[in-house]
Amino acid sequence: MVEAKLSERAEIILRTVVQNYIGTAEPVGSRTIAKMTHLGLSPATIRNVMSDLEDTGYLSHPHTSAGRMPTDLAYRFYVNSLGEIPPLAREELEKIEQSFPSGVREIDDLMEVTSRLLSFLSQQAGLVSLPDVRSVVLKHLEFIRLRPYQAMAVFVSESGILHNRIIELDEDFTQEKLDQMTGYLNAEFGGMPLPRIRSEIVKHMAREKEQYDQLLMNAMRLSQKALVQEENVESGQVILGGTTNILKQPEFTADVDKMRSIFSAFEDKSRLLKIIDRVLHGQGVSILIGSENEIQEMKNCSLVMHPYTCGDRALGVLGVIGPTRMEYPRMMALVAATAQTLSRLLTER
Amino acid sequence: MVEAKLSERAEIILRTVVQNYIGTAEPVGSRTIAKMTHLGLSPATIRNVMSDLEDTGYLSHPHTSAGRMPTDLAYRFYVNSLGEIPPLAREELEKIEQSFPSGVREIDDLMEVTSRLLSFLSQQAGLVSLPDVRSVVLKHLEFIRLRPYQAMAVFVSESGILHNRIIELDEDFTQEKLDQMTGYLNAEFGGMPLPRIRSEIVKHMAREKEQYDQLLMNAMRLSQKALVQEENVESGQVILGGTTNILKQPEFTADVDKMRSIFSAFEDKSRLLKIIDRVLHGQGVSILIGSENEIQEMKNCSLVMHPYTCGDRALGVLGVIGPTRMEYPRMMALVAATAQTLSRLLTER
DNA sequence: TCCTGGCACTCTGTAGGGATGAGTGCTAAA
DNA sequence: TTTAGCACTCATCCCTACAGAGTGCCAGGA
Repeated sequence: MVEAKLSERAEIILRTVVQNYIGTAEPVGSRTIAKMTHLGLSPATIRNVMSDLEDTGYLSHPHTSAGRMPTDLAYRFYVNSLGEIPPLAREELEKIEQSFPSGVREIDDLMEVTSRLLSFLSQQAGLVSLPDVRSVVLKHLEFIRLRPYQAMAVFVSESGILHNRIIELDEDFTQEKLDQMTGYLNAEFGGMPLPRIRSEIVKHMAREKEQYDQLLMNAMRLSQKALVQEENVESGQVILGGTTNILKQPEFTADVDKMRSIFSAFEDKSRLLKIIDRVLHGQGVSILIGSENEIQEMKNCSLVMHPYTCGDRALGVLGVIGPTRMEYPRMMALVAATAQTLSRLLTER
Repeated sequence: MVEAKLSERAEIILRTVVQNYIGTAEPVGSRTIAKMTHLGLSPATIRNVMSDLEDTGYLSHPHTSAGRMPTDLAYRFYVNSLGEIPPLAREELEKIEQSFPSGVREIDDLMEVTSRLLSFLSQQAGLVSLPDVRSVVLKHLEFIRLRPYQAMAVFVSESGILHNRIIELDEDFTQEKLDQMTGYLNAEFGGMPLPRIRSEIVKHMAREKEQYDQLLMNAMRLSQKALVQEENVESGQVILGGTTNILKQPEFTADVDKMRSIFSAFEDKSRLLKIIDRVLHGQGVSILIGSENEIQEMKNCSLVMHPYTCGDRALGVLGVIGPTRMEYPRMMALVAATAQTLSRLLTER
């Protein structure tokens, strides 16, 4: 696997092999390449070049007399050598715009819509990670008494996302009492990011303990329940949509075992989350091709991902998962456009 | 296909074939049956009986020299002839008890948990239909102002289920104003089922129009937005969990086409809902075997379903979907136990 | 009349062999 | 350096042969 600079001719041929394989899912022969490239070369010459490409690790050979197929390295070369990505068709852009509901929405719904949108347009599996609660900035908090010793905490984040959580009360507060507390809490914590609030609460509680202001103490306890995240609960939050699209891919219908292993990888969200986390603070589209992701069961898959933001804060990641043999330019455009639209939506409001 | 009363011997043999096939997924031969039943009959005799059973439509023959496999009719006979269903193992019952969160919960979460529970314990696809909003009885309603011209309506139903919906306001009400309205609305409509509220609203609005009480008029408009269902939105509400369990069934891994057709059936929730609707007001476990359900793509599947209730009101249906070759007694016990636990939970609070 | 042993028959699944076709690898000549 | 040509390699398809599983049927026995 000698790492060598490819000649221009080799690059053209490699690109052609990749494009062809992406289209057909069949190994590509030298004759096909000779016909498709306009280099005016005979199949025999192409064969020599392809043989070199195989030596350098860009192509592989299922068996002697089959055509060549791209390796992960070849896809990587192909993706890196892509120049301008052609934009999506107008209808698709419109579809993206229209899919998002306007106004404040619950985060689950929004992410659900996004993953459905991605899987629909890509015809592959769509992937969305929920915003890390640590990155949420509190805008407004409210408690509603549901029944004795139980209330719902509703809070809206700066990005206009609605979160709600049901909390058990130590004491049976009236709605009035709850309103008093929210008044105080909003004044105190509005505009702060959640992790900061967390530490502020600790500080306040220590102080209040001395002064012993019962109301404030209670307010602190409540807000802790409402806003402070138990690490394990919302940390595994990835939404996958359209996983059945995987069933349509010829490479997987032919090989049920591959398919099953992919689905089993889908079931372990925490591993997916690890991959996503690394993309979160990246710029633009991130692509993981084949075994570039460390999930063994997904070594036949590529991920195309893009962070989405509120202002400058990266909230989460969205993307698609499909076979390594996917239409990268299209997927990149799609994922980027969706991330942009979602980010704009979250930023504007 | 002569419909005839089966002899006791034929029944025993038929049951044995069904049980065997459920266990192995392989056609069952006469020798196997001879060994398994303690009738003291030779394979040849068994063969004669099996041949009769084939004539009467209970067994089928993939080809001359294969064993017999049960038809849908045979499964139906088997299910009907089941006597006492053995209860679930203690750990499984405990698992069911523990899976449900206590206290008020959002309906989506509750149903999600239920479908996951069902699919986990059955190792098949779990199915839960959301309560028809028409059957919900209002206990408490609240509005929270989120930002200008936008509020969240939160209402708790008698079964302790939390619903919330974001509504756009025609006028920019203050929170105070909203509270006034909720006070009135709760007094007026608390304890009524939603369809009744719907018609009451219409009545009130007509009356208010004459008296022209602005506050009440506004309250009516708001509650209409909050409580009255747009037919199409929440009507397709079925949650499927663990559909990938289908991948594990040998009959489907062997036949990718069957598998794909089942998954495509899963994608069209409205057809599932039709089936479910018919079960909603039934008593106890309902079973649809193979083509007893009208979804062509699911003719290799059986559904075991059970309505769940709040008091006497049937709210929705839960169940499992698996291959016709499923362990009916176990699934029946599982589905019944889950429905009971959920119903109790919804009734008690 | 019912049961059973025996045997022929049928069908599947697997293995082997030959033909076909796609595609490569190599070589010698341009 | 390129290319034409040819030998070679596999995969695939089709056919045949064969073993194994299981039935269908018949004739004899209880």
